[in-house]
Amino acid sequence: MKHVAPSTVRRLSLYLHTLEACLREGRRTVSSKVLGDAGGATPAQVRKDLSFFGSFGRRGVGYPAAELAAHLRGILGLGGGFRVVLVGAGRLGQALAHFEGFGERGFRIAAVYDADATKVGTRVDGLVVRGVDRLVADLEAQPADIGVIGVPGDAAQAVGDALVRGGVRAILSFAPVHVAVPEGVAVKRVDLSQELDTLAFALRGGSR
Amino acid sequence: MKHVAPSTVRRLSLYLHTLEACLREGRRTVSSKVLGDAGGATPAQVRKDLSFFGSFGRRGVGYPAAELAAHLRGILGLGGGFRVVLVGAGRLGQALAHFEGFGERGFRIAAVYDADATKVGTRVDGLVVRGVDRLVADLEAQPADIGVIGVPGDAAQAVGDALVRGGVRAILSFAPVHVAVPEGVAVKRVDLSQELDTLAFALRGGSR
DNA sequence: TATTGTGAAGTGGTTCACAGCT
DNA sequence: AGCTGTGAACCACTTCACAATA
Repeated sequence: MKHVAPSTVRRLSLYLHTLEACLREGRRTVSSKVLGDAGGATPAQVRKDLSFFGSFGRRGVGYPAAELAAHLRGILGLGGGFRVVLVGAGRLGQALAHFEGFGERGFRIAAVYDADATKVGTRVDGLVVRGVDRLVADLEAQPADIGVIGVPGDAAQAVGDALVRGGVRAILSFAPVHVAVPEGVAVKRVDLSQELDTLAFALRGGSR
Repeated sequence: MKHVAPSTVRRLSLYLHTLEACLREGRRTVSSKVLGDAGGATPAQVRKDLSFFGSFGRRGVGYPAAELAAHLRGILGLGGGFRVVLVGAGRLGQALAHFEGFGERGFRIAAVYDADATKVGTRVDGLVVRGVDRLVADLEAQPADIGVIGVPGDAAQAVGDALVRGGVRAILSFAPVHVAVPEGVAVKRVDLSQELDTLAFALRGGSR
């Protein structure tokens, strides 16, 4: 497979959700225009993105919704039943533990960790919180695919290192710092600080 | 001012945080290399980004940390003392209410709203939760700059409409749907679903 | 020597426009 | 007629390379 642009992958995710919404409404076929409007993409962009992976539509008609959704799930690699470990059982961690998006994708939160001894042993969404010191050993005994970092910035790199040592290949980090990882490990950073800064800039009337 | 690329704005935010970290370490001057390494940008990129707004560095030396930080805060429009209203007092809303990033930028959470009658009247981070039905009237009485949407997807557009009617000019949405707004209103969407999809794709070995 | 500031070149993603099906 | 698939044109962001300066 050739190089897929990160922006294309993000849009595929959007298309998939739009398709699911269309299916719920009983729609059988969807055009590139409908698919694009729901997420701020042009029809041409939709067609280009999809054509990268094959020809899924029928000229003059549109895309078969259920079929395309299945294709997209396959392309994105959903349904892999990935195991997730969540580090950080604070307010953010608790909100994440209850996020339904994991289950919707067949991701399973396998364990929750925290450094705070007063949190260890408590339950978060049915899971007993374990001490971070056990993280690497646990992962070596039973590997996970995805690690979620929900700890303060000053602890984030150490947690990232532990996840990598434990063999995790994808990390979702909410810490407002850069987490360095070796080649082959993917890191997605969700940084509220940065979002607020860009909003402030938008309020100044700087850009779009 | 000319067109500023969105990616540039995001990086300015990174540079600012790196500068603040350097200042805490007692550093007086910072090079484009140091500034870039902390956030995954090249030195050339840092210089290009900054040169867009002026000449802040000294050749052979680097950038004066405190001075550049002040410039960046000005460029981003921080310190404007923006008023923020938070809609959604669930787990996500509570986590957001306690997020220190608002205060660090001089943003002030002015009020918290929820549709759930059992939540109305309870306190979140010292603020009494109010009913969403009051949102527009409250905003008309006392305007806010930023609205945060922390409600389920099916309620997001209605909340967005209310925020816009109330005169809010920037919205940070955590709902997994596209929120349509009129020209002149900025929306930043933080979509966990999308991030998870891109991580799944990364695990397949699809892209970087 | 170290490092900035910046025009110019390069790269990659987006938009266009139209041929090709249904 | 309607809508997809796609090469080509376009545009924007990134990287390069080097003159300028402390």
